[in-house]
Amino acid sequence: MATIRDVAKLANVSTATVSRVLNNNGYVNSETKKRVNEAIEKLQYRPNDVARSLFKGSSKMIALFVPDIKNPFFPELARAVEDVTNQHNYTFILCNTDDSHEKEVTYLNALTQKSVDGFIIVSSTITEEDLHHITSPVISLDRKFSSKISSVTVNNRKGAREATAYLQSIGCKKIAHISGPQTASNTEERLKGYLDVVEHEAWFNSNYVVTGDYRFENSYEIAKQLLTNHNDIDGVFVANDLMAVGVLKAAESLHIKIPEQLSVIGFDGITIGLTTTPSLTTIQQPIYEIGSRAAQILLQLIDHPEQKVIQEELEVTLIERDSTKRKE
Amino acid sequence: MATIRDVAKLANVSTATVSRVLNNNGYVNSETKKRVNEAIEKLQYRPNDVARSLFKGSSKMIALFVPDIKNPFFPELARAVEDVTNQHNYTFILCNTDDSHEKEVTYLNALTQKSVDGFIIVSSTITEEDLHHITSPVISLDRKFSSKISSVTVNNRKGAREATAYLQSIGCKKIAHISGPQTASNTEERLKGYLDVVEHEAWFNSNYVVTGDYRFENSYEIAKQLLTNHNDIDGVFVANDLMAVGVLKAAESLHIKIPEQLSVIGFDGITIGLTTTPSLTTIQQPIYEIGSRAAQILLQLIDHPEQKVIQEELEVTLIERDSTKRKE
DNA sequence: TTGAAAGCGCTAACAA
DNA sequence: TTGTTAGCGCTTTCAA
Repeated sequence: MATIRDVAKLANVSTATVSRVLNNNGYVNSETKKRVNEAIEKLQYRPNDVARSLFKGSSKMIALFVPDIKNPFFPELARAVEDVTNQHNYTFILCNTDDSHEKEVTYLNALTQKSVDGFIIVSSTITEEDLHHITSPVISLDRKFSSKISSVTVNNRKGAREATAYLQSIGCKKIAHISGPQTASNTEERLKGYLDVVEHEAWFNSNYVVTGDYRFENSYEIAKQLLTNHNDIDGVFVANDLMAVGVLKAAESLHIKIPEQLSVIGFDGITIGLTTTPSLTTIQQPIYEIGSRAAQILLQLIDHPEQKVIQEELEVTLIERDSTKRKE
Repeated sequence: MATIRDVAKLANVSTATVSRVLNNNGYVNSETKKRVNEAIEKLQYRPNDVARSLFKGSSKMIALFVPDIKNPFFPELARAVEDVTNQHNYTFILCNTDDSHEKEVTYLNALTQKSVDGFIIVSSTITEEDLHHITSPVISLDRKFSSKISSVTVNNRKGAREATAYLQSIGCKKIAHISGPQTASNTEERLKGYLDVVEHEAWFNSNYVVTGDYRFENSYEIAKQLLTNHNDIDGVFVANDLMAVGVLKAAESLHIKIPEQLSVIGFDGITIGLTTTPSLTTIQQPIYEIGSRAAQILLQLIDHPEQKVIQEELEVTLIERDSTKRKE
């Protein structure tokens, strides 16, 4: 690999001059500039980013922490972040944390040592404390850690309320809820939204709420149990689409007809909801937009560290499909 | 951030000594070592990886190129690569190439400037030529660029043959094929495998083969057309699961019963095949293993650049589910 | 308009 | 067993 010195030598200038034309800053005679560019061309010279990073103390890299990229919610998010990141000549680092606090902290430290310029974090376990010694900007998704950390969120509670109210509006009388794992950030809000709507119904009791883990397999099992124990349930609001698909399959195995006997609504709006039979009614999050807004805000924070906290909340949308049906 | 000099000063030694205890190499008195470690502790010192990289000419980072992480085949692959990568204290960079040669080349160059230590590439457009000036090791997935580049693949042709023969074995008489896009590396092999089995059948003609783009939406459309035009088709081998799901939905919309009237088999073995109704029979690739083997081999190549090309081929497995059924 | 030189933080010869 | 020093490749002050 040619270095800046090779270029300087060939063009008969100092490295400072080469650096100036490279970065387009400072005065440089158009004649010499031409010579330098020719030398660059001839040597196929590409500046060494590591050396630049060392000098600047910044690496032009940003990292995204997600629990597990295999969960189909996250690829779209990751894609959005990478697209924006890329457009601004940053490099994109993906970290799967498995919701493990230890992994998160390890990554945070390892990447700080690499002068990573910023972090986009989907996490339920990270605290303000953990970020205290981190000097680069951080933005959280899905949840506000604190009023001091920037974030992009959706109104989970409102969405959950909408989902539950929708089930009521189409005539469901006994509505159950399969919630996310207690460790997950948004679980609580979605549960609250559900409770907002049904808590004071005469029929309601806590047996209508069961806790899942946001995955398909487990949801299939617990839904079978729930539906077997309570055959009066005619509507389920499920805290995410993946689990909602589990409910669909559970009902199928119990020969419960959807939507005739049971209406199911999910949350997220991931593609899988289009591929099931019946297709899945859901509360759609603007996933790509969440990711790209987060990335944009992060980059802005990197450029203007003096800027204060930015918190944005995006809207969710009810998408009616075939897993719910208005009763006659 | 404290530097090695701060530590040296506090421990009353030279930076060389600090470096020695940091890297556990060279002789250092256990007394001084203790002093140094105390200073490190007290200052919360963490070595600057960028400076290390500059010196070493290696960044302890590896990159994975995939067409699009939103395609559910790739998250599992990415996960595998990250897991292995991580275990060996490397950092994982994810690049979505959209099958664009330009993007690939841009990434290759940008990351080389960052001293990335190796590349794992899923691509149909990269050539040996493109890699000529890349000094770090490269391993390709899905396809062998050339006998000079290491690779981890599966036997696509054999798998396709198995899929098609399986349809025959359960009694299908007219078997169609929905192939991948011509640009994709493995399309051709899967098509060949299909042809190996049916090409010489009396009924066979090229109308039984249509070209998809590996995505769900498009497959849904072309399958509707195919099934409408040829109502004698009683089996379809689809080049990947995502498109196979499209076929399932297309059949549903045409009121064609699966598996009674039509058997469908996919390729890949991604999770979505478990969530459809009916669930999807498929040729399963060992996706995680492909990713982790690739990462392991790459790391080995990084450590031993003198090593020659390593090419591995893994086995695929037929998974019978509900979208195919033995005719009585 | 250009160059000399210091320095980003680290490692590894070489010397002591 | 430890320290001195050069240097990885770049940018930027400062001086000319």
